[in-house]
Amino acid sequence: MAKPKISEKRWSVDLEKRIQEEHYSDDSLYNNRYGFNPGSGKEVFVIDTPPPYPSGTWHIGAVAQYSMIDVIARSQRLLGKEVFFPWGVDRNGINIEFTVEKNTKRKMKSYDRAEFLQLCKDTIEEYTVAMRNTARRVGLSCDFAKEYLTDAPNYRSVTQAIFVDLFRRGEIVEDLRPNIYDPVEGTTIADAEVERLNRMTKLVDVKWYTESGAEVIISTTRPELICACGVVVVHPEDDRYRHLVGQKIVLPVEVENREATVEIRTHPSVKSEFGSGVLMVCSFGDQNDVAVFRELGLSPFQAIDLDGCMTSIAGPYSGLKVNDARAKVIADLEAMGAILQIVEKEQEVPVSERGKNPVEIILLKEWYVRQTHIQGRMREHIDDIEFHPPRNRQFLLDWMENISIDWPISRRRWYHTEIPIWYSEDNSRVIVPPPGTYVQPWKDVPPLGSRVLDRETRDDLGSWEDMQEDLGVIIGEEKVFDTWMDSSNSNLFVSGYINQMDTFEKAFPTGLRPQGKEIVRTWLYYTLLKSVLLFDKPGFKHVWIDGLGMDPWGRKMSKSLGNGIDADSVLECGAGGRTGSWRVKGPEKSVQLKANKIGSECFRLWKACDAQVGDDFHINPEEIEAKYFGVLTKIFNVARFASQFDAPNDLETLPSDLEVADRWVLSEFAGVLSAVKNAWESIDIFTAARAIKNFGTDVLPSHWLEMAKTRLYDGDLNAAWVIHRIVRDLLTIFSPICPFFCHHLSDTLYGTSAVDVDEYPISSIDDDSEAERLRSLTSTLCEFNSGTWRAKKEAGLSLKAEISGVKIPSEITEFEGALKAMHHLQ
RNA sequence: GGGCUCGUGGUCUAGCGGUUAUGACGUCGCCCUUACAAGGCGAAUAUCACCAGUUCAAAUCUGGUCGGGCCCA
Repeated sequence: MAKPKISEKRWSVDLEKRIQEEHYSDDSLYNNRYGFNPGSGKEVFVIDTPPPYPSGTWHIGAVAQYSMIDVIARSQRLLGKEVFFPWGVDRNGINIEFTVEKNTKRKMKSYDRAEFLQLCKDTIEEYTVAMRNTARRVGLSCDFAKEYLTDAPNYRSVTQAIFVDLFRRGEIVEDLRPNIYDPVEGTTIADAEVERLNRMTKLVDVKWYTESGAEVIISTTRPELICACGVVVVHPEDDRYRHLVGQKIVLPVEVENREATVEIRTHPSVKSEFGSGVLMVCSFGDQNDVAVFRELGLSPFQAIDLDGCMTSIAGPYSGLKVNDARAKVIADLEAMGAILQIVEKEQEVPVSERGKNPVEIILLKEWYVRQTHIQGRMREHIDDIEFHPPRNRQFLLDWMENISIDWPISRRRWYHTEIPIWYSEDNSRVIVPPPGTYVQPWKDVPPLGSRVLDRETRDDLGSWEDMQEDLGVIIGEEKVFDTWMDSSNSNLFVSGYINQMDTFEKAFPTGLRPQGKEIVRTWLYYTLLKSVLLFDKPGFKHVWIDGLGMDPWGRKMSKSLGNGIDADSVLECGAGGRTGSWRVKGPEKSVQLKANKIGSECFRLWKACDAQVGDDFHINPEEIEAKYFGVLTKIFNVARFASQFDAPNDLETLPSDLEVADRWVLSEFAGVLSAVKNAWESIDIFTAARAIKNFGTDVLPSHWLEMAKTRLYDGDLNAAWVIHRIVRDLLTIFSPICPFFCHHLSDTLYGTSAVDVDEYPISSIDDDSEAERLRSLTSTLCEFNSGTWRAKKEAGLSLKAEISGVKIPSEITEFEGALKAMHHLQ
């Protein structure tokens, strides 16, 4: 073999790391390659990447997903688009507050607010750095120079401007409504943040007496809420209690500032077979209570305050924490002989997703985004969005079916975007900041340019500077936004809304929203809601919804199952000769998984080839290596083989006197080029990856290369032209999946990098009926080759031995010369 | 408890009314063959989760069951 231009014997993780380091070290080169330049004149394609939340570890499934978003970004660049692939980090929210509380063993509300915010910021910064490193290690081509942080003023000011805009339009309202409230964390939460846990609770059968003295047993798990009881109900068909309906019944505990009796009424929601079949309805024990109160037109009692303590109506129990009050009520009732029995029972308790604290429903004045009136219009716009895969549109539509109340967006937390509003002394007017400014009303006065609005009508009454005198002592809002209020304008932010309106004109609706299916109901839904409320447009052209990364047996990875696999360990597997080893708990026993070399290129290739978008995928490092590292080696070897023959200077002009074998392989490749182009255009990574893999590891090396080998060794310039033209273009179309691999080979061989190509390669031959005819011979050719190899093996001949009596099928007699040379046919 | 979704050899995957059910990896056997044992040839491995139904014909359509997953209550 002549000396190949590619000196490395094989592809390795160390080589990969070296190329990556070069790639990321030169900022200006990097920026030229991947920076977003909206003035380039190319079609703008903005990707609304999911800003990851830095929490210490980045889930390997999410990293795999993110690498596929990178494949999309790179493939769109290759198609000639001006791609903005932003790098954002989501840093708002309760998670980091919890982390700080845990680290310092102090509750948030015991801190000075400003001091606590600084602690959060410092803590999250450490995690953010680790995340950036993983992002580079997996080869992301984000515009890191334009990194955005959702807790930075430029991001938060967009959220605030949108709030003011929607408030002026009447799409954001404030209202006193029953709210799901986490008394431990001291904040309102949304439906979406509630989950159910099974816990043991005491089901208490309490004796109540009607005014006429009849005993009625009522079962309850919440005896402390008897003070908030508004009505006692039975099922309308329940004959046992028919005679009691309409009577008054006495509350079995002492109360204050309210009547001590309630009426017995009927309601169809009562389950007669549960307990005694009599239900006390409190404001508000659960969602059903809320519904009953509304339906029966009762006015609610506030039994629990913002600190999770009983209010004054609880009489002797006022001031006690809910749990303490419950224990005391039970003890007192027992002492009075008012308890028939107590049963320990497993019950589903609604808890907050983050804090796992039992939630309460209490009346609070909160901010809401109106959403029920706009569902129909949203559906129309959603029809215009292309979903990948199409079936995942259903996740969104199903969620929308369930929407019945407005979206509560205010929270009583700190490390979030502040609600940008101040109230006049008489509460009739509000002050809002001008768009583009970030404000913190809990500590600042309104900035210059703020406007004064009527709180009810939202009429603009004048400027804050002019009206200051009339407003009295103003009060800044202390509440903050739900984090989804921030996240749901990520597409507007990255598309340039407010900050670069000229770019925004070209970039909205945003080109692509890639995300996991688990946050369809939140991130995707709320984003689309805002697009419709603000612009009456669909938010995106494409939505790409991927499945989740599972353990090797298809189960969710979790700390408690002990089946997690760390992303960095897979990406670093093989570096410096170190192998990877993972101890993973399987369904029956622990399993030791081992791999020698993986790295980012192999990892990306695996995800691209192995998992259809939208399906959950199993992550097993052993398989990733076994199935895909060989593919890299094969293509590497093809390129290395080609590199021993000089590349012609002109790879554009097709030589006129090509042999039929050359025209055949160019025809095959023309088919690959167009199939892959179609796939990249329709954001179909899987099809593109498979087509490239099949051609690059099978058709090209095993069949054409063997036919052309003799000619290549003999210095045939046509064959050299064909192999180099194909290798160059193959590396180009493969570069979105394995960018560093393709960069290295193309740069070494041709002095230009595959990752810099911004024009999709065109076929060197006309893809016409002649090409189609040649392609139709492919399977006959491949079968003939396999058959000949088999015949030699069966005859005990070496492959280079001469063989006679092999008959070339009549369809491919035009390949006779090439086949004779390849197989040494006589 | 409800909704949605997925269920094809050990693993991944094609197919989407008529195929001897595709391909890849892995496994096993044989072969060092001048880019490549990271290769070549061959073999075994699938009642297409299960049960009913529609049809001349079902992996494919319908209903149900079970299992994984997501979401909700």
